[in-house]
Amino acid sequence: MPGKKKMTVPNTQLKTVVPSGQRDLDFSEQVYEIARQIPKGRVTSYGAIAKCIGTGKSARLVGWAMSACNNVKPKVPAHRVVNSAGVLSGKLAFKTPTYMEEMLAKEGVKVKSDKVVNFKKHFWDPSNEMLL
DNA sequence: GAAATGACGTAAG
DNA sequence: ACTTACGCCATTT
Repeated sequence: MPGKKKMTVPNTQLKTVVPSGQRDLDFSEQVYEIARQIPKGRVTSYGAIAKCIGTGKSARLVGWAMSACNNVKPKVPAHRVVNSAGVLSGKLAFKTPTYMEEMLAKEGVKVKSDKVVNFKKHFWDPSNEMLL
């Protein structure tokens, strides 16, 4: 069968990502799906999402997908995703370097030195608390 | 196609 | 808690 070309998602040249399943968003699609389930005032890690999907070791790819979630609709609460250490590793990717931190604080998550305070308390495990 | 890069994770010192 | 090192994997150069 012709044309089974695997179009990758983070096409920064495109203004509108996710038209209607035009490319196989198999990976990113699931990442965004889970990210949207993160309750307000809670956070999760890239690795947890990767594990929930099944890729497991591809935590980096989750971060890669998040870098492209900017153009995705519905909006993805990417500010609720941090690394396993509770550090806001992606804060520089937002509109302003303080956006992520302010947004979290707004939801009741305190941040100190780019790290989530009481990270374990706010941690939300998708594979554990989410029922599909 | 090899080497470098990155919103990561775990192990070890 | 912090730093260094290594493994993972798609993208970019």
